[in-house]
Amino acid sequence: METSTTHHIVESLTKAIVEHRLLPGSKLAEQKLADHFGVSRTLVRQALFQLSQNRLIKLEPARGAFVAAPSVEEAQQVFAVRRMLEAEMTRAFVQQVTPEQITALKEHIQQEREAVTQGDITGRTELLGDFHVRMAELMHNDVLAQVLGELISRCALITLMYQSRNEAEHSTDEHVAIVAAMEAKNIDQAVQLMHEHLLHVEQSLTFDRQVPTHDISLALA
Amino acid sequence: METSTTHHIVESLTKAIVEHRLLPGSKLAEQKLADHFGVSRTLVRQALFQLSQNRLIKLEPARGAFVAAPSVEEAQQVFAVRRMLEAEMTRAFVQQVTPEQITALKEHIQQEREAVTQGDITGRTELLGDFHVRMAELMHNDVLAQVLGELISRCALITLMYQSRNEAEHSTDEHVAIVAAMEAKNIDQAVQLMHEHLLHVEQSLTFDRQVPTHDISLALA
DNA sequence: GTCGACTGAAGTGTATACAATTTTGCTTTT
DNA sequence: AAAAGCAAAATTGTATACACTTCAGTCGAC
Repeated sequence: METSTTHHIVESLTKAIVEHRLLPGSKLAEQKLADHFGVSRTLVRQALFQLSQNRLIKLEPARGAFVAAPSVEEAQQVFAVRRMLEAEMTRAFVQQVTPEQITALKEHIQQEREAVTQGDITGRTELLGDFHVRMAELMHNDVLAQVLGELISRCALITLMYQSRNEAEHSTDEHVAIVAAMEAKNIDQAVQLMHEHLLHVEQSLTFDRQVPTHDISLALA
Repeated sequence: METSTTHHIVESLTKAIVEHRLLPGSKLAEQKLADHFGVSRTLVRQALFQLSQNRLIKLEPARGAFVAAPSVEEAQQVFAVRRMLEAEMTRAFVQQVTPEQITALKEHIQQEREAVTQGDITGRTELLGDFHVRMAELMHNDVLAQVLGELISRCALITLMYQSRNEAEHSTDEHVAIVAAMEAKNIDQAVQLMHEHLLHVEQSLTFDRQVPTHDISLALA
């Protein structure tokens, strides 16, 4: 089971949603998508179902699929979970940290800086999130990496919506500080910094805008 | 979108897998399932896809669906994540605990005891897991409850496979101790007890059996 | 006797057809 | 003129049909 065509549709729609070419509330009509991708509704429906599991779209019975409009409240809950999880992850990470892992994280941060300075908004949001997933991967805990990845992508929409360039730069700086504390094996400081980091990110997205528009063909062109 | 028929198939198959009427490795042929439930392959495929997202089955391209055989290693990773998450959850819970919440948890434990004494293996496994989800719900953090629920159901298969009645009783006792510590607002003790509790549960499932059989019609009858 | 290629059966992957529901715009009524 | 009702169009939900891949068993070569 499971084709790569469906995967392609999922990727394409995900990108469009995350990059705000498809705005929250937009309707995703099956036939239109099928025409656009040159496939039957069958594959589109599979993709839509998958996207609904990722919380990127919402399926309403007999009414269709709509781009999700995650509430700020939900994002706050996600961040509450992340603080719980990542504080302890950081603790465990420091306890088993190797020089190679530190090097890997520093290289990652370098990538973040490049994306931020180049104004690559989508890229920087992805990389800023990946920093945290990277830690999990370096600990060789795939489940942790996956759970974290889901949490992060779950509010990627909101993060993208509300994160300014200044805030992105600030995040990278905080990543640097966290890695420094980890390198020094200062467990409590590293945990504390991670905790504050996540608080800062959350605090930067507490206001509410909303812009509805709907043009699938244009958005996916 | 989203029908209730599909949901019924998912529930039915989940129950069969979790109760070991369908053993790990068993093939789930689409047409056989479709015949059994009296629907077309379309709905069966939707259900199978959903089950694969829940990690209860594994989809192999062009080969079909098979009941998942989660490795002990994966279960250990899940428990590592749970320890991280639930230690902090317990801390946050105690800090905002109300008498009503304590009462609710005590009532839940009562249910656990009944299931254990009645030898209701499936029921007790579900209830023992729900205790932890219940805490998240009482904190009014739906995201936390859902993430935790996924983690628990993810290794429900393994837990069921390896948990003896003695261990189930022990778990309930530990739940009692945790609630007592929370009621006394002894944060550190509650966190410590939760941490040890999860370690104990994990330690009780470190061996490996495997029994392959395959009879869908019988298993679902 | 074992290994390998071939052939038919079985099963999955995708598209299409049909049924059921919702949406839309017009007509009718007050 | 606004609201309610109705019918046609559009859209989703489900079933079926067909193409393609995998699997099983047989036959033949070595």
